[in-house]
Amino acid sequence: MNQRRAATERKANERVGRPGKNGDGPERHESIYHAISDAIIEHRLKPGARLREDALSEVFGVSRTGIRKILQRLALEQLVTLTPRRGASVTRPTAAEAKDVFDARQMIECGLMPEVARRMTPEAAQELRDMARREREALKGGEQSAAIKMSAAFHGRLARLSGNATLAEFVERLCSRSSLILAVYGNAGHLGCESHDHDDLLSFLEQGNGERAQAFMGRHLKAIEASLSIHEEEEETPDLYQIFSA
Amino acid sequence: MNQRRAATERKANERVGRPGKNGDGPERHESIYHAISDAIIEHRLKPGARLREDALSEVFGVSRTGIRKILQRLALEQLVTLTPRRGASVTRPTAAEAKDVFDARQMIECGLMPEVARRMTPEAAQELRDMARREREALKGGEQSAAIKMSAAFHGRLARLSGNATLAEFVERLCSRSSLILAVYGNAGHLGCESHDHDDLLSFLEQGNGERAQAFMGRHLKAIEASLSIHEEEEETPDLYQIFSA
DNA sequence: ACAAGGTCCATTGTATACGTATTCCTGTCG
DNA sequence: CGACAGGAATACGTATACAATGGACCTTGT
Repeated sequence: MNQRRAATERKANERVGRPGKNGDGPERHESIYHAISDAIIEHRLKPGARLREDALSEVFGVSRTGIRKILQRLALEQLVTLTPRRGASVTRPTAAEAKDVFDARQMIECGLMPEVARRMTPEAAQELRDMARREREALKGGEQSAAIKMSAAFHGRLARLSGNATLAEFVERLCSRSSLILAVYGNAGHLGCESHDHDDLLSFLEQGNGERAQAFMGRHLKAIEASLSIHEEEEETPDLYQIFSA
Repeated sequence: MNQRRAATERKANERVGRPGKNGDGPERHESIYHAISDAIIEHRLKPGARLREDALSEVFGVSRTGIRKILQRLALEQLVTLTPRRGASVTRPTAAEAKDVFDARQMIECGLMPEVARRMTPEAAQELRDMARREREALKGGEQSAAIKMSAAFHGRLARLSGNATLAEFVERLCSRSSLILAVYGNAGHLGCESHDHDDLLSFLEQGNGERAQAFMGRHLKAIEASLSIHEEEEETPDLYQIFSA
């Protein structure tokens, strides 16, 4: 209950987002969308967190109409769950969904590797190396949020290189959902991708070795999935236990 | 211009959809969504057709607010295109998009076959046989609309059998987009799936022969793609030519 | 003291109204 | 006779207001 009280009292006139920068144009919605989705992907908004329309409209300085549009978009990407008369909340993926997502990534990302290896260019490789480096640095600096986002961006960028926009878009959505899954089932210790996995993968791709890249991506994803502790949480009173143990 | 005039004058008080049946509840939106998406998939609404919010709100008897929500949902599924200040229109897939969609289907639907063969049950097989039969009957009866919808439903149902809801949903969306692609690039003569392909595929799956099913699905999709006449249409005045030739 | 019921409030769902941009038509000028 | 410009109408984008439903808190009875 303290959470709700705190959220209510913080009715602040301080609007986030770039106050004077973004014109009131339609780009505003884009920026708000990214602000919310980034917050979810970076675990600043945890699964189960409620997203009240009034609060969001006050925070971002736009009317509920615009917020609703953004919320529906996020819902179709399955980052938030829209319960009929209860409002929006950050999606809490089930164990079955987690398995589905990783199976899908296994099939698609691995299947994409040969084509990516074929289309890899020095410029793209350089960009990916930069992303991998920034991810490592974030991880080393203890910034889990940034590391998770960079990892998802890396996988998404890689998929885009295949030239298939449809599949790339799907991979990006799967990566976003993976971030949510990590938030729920991930162990705090070692999260997500191993430090040098992405660099190793890049080496194979730069060599044009699609086969090895495909196999390596398969192991990479399996490793991530194996690092999760998938246990279906009980439905009845798990919150009470958590509260008392905390 | 005749089209526009006709559409304008038909301002009719006759509301479509079930007038007294569907309660004004939230189910109404579901039925409207399906009415529009079915119309698109069945080619009753052709690519490029404009979907004015006012007209739709009058036709279905709900306010523009609800229509906008539905339109945005259709836009995220890429069945309609939302141009910033121009409104909504049925998406006209480009040649590149068509290739992407069929490449994606190739990868995913083929990859799903082994698991589908493993999970195939007599009941599911029976249901799929019924769907294939109804598709054949529709095709024989000259009802292209129904045949196209049934074909998409068949592929979607098949994907659902894999047990992976995420991939199944994606396949369903790809099938919807395929219907659009057929509308633009398909030859009127022989459209979509060959008559007995689906039955043959079912036989392999009932035998639990995932390998052959996978190979057959690959050929099946390749055959559909090959039957298309992919030619990038000119941008300037193709509509005029079509109007004058018609 | 605990449980059950009722009442009140908070939050979402929907509609309507207003503002703005774009497009089509018409009139005039070259 | 054609082309450009201006105006009017049309259609989208946004905000605000109202209605309905579900939850939470309080009260009361056992």
